[in-house]
Amino acid sequence: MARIYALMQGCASVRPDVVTYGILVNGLCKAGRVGDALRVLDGMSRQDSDIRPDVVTLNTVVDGLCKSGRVQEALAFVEQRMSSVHGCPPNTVTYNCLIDAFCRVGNISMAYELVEKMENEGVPQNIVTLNTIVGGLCRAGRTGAALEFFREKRTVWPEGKGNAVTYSTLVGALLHTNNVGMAMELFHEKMSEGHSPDAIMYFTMISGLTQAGRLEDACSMASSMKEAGFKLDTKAYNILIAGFCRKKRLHEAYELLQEMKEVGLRPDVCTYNTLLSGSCKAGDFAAVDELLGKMIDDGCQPSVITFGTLVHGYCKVGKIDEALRILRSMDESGIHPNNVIYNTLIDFLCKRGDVDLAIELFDEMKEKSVPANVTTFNALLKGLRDKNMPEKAFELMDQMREERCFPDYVTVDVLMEWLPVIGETDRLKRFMQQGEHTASKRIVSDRTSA
DNA sequence: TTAGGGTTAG
Repeated sequence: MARIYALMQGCASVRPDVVTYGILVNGLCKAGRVGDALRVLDGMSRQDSDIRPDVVTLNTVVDGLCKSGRVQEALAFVEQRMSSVHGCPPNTVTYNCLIDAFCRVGNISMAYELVEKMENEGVPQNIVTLNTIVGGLCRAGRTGAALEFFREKRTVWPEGKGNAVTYSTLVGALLHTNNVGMAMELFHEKMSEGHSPDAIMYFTMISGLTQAGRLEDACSMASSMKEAGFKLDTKAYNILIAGFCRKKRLHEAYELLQEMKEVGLRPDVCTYNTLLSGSCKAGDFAAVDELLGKMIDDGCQPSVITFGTLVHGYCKVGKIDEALRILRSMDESGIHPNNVIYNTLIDFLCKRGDVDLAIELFDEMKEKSVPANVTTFNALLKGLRDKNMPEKAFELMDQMREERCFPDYVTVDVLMEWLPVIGETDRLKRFMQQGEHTASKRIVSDRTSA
């Protein structure tokens, strides 16, 4: 970028103008180089500069500051520099950038304050202002407040009627909070006004309805989408396939696999992993083997999740030896097992009472630099409790402290019902009172006061 | 120059 700029400066017939600078500032901001963007702006603002930044250049910098997490600096820039230094008062876009940034850091009240400030200063709100607040409230889990805000502004603001963005944001949030009735109502409300849904709206509906367990509705939405001239993509099929697998409706899941192939879509590693997981959960290991064969024939490389799915599937039906065999086969495939896979094996081994082998795997994790996490320690501590092996447990508790692996409510549960019984209350207290373990101290005091 | 969405293992 700098090279192109230098080239232009050396060429008398190509003079950069404010748009050129705008592109440069935008490029720098989008590349995360807000500091450089601010320096370009300073250069433009010097006495000897013949090109002054306009409101678009300044908004670009405000948004750059906002998107790089420098929200307070952005606010200070708008309040202290835009009008007085650059002679450009903030406009609708300036405020929209700030409102979005405050929503994203969870400061909704500041976002509301800025909306009010726009009203007081006569800066008009537009559809983006509306959608930014609606989106911010939905992200904060305040879907009801988002709906209320929309209902209130749709008659008051000139651009408050809502567009495809408003509706898909609200519908998506409603479906995620399992408010299917209201989501459907909004969807049809928009339709009845003569607006046809766009692809994002359809995907939002398909995904949300599936998540809410409404597979029939999700499928009929997929049909409507196709009738409207849109195509389902691999992700959309994967969503539906996962939905049917969760409901243990494997037959329909496999039918969708067939359908996606017929329309010319190649199942990806995610499709296969989903179906493998579903078949494992259904205990159909013949289907698992067949699917693995198809996956390889298809040129689709198994991922660490594929192995994790198989390891879990075999553990779940008590075939831990087969699960261990899969772990060993990973070496040949060149895919490194991660802590999810080790945790699964350690957990099932402990549950089966095979703590020694679980500890061997735990040691292997260290050798292979696979980080243990609280789930690993919890599984081992449970196993050690069941075998009443406190000395090893104390060793692990020390390791947790050294590795700054904080206990969670499961750790607290296991240790609180074990250590006091064997007369180790002091050790439990010491473990919980480590400086870094503040969070667990809170859990303990909550529990003891209850 | 600012706003919306979706998939797989513990």
